[in-house]
Amino acid sequence: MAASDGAWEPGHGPFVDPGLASVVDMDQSIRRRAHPVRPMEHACAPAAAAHEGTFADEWINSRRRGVRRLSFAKARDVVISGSHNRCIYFNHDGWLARYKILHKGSRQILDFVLPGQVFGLPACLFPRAPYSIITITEASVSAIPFDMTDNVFDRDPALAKTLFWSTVQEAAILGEHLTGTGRRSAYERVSHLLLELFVRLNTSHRSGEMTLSIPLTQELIADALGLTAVHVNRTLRALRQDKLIKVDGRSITIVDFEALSRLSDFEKSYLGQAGRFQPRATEPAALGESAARAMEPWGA
Amino acid sequence: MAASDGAWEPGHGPFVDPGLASVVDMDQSIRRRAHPVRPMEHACAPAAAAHEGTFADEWINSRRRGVRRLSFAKARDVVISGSHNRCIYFNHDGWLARYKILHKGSRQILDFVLPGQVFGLPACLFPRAPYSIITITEASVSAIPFDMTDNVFDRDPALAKTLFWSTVQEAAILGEHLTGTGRRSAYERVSHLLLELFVRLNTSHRSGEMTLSIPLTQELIADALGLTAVHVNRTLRALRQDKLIKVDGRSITIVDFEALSRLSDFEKSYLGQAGRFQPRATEPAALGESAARAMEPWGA
DNA sequence: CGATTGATTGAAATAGATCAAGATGCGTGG
DNA sequence: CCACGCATCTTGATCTATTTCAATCAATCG
Repeated sequence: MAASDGAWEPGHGPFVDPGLASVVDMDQSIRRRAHPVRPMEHACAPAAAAHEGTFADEWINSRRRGVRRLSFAKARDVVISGSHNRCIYFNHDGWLARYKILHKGSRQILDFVLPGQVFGLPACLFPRAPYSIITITEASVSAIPFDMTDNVFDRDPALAKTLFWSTVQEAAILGEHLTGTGRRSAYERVSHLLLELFVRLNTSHRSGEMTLSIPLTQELIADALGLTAVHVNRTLRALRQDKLIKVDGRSITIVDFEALSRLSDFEKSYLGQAGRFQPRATEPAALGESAARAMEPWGA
Repeated sequence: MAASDGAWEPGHGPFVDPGLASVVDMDQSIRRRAHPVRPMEHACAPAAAAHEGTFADEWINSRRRGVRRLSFAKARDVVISGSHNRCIYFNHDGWLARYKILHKGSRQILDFVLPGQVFGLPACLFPRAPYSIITITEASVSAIPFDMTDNVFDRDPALAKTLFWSTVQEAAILGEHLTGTGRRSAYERVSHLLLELFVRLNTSHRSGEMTLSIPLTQELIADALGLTAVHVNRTLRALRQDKLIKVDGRSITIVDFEALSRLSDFEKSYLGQAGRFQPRATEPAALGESAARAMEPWGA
């Protein structure tokens, strides 16, 4: 499948929503370590992602409604804080981060966008996107035209429900991250993040196999937790020495899930599986089982 | 208008959603300074609140759909973390706080619920509410029965849009608070909070009248900002000495809005006014102007 | 009036930041 | 294939913003 099958021809530099009228807020696009801007790599869509057969079938892999498939290189801004978009995005296979930059240059990562997640909605709903979204790895995404004035709720209830649900999830996660930065120690924060990622990645729970492979640098972890990369480093060392985790390159093994959960007040229920949204007898397969499943990311 | 016009008779102690089946998580209900539990005060609804004539007309002041009006005393839990609810709430006139408690006993306030806001949705959508909600002042609220399996989206599109919108708003605010606790100094955080509350309260902008009257103790401010009450005190003093604010009891005057905005990276656009949701020619008054307006809290 | 809540200030302790310097590893161009 | 540049990780030595502990004072309330 060729990348960029839409009318829009990507150039280079930060991606700007096609048809975007408002001016990009340059003050907001300061990067601390700006990557050289090279022509966008049109990487082909990788092997089937975990979510195939769910949301993708219904909305993403079709050309209906002007959905376009795009590929982004690493460290590319897909949404820029302060701008306005006319598309929401579905992330097929990459990792992205929602983030803000303050005037001092410090960055706060609000959340990571994992494969199978929708993102970019606020950039459509607000006149100015409240945060930027950057790719952490290469990512292929689908851009879905979205116009709230267009009666999406009536025209496309399945999409509306998905967006609603993903926003509820996002709020829950942000709340948890907020209590982390507000009230947890560095040790607790790092523990909590690892557990969260472990659960969200749904890493096959077979036996004690608690290893996750994550594309995050210590700096990214630090920016997500409101810490310094140096301190994240020391904290990881402490966790290693305390025999709670093992680290091998970019892959981390959770040695003592129980202890980590306890010390960091980790309670996975905030990560979805909201038992109220399951397709039931009372709600026949009007929207197709696959779309319904997409409303419960990270499985039940 | 009599308080509690529904079938449910409130008793005392933390409010529990009628029909609630799941067990209340007692570990989560630890209060640091528990208020004595007295019989609930049925304060009559106070003078017309700011939002009258908007959302209230459509949904709240009617008995349709089993909406019940309830009054809560100060420092009462309306939603308890870990429990499950079957109602969402509309806050008529009080202040509330969404919060979490960690095992060490520290509390993080995620956000304040101001008059005119909806709250309690996640407690309906998730099997276990991700956070508690407590009244800061006396508050009269409307409880709106809510069941997601009930096709709310089709049956009640106006309510669905309102909930969707309020969730989007909440996420934006949480994101801003997260970057506060993560990357802003105490000085910046306090400044930012004051500006946010000022804008959200929509305190009549007439001339330089930038005074807001807020029912928050320094401890509440501290818990919202991830700080200590002691340090909030010192920070307020610094802001006073720097001639940025004036404090007189519980009322605070913003002396230099500009300076405060700059130093704290305050950019009010995250507080809504999403120009995409306005009723337009393309979207006739199908849902009534008043309900449409309720989707844009804090005005345009 | 006594009791409790909230504000205020001081002094000491500390978690985490900042600054600095290597070490390691990797991709790219020569 | 090597050498260079750059990103990332690592560790040490300070430094400091904020916490913690403690005490006092004012205001409110039953």
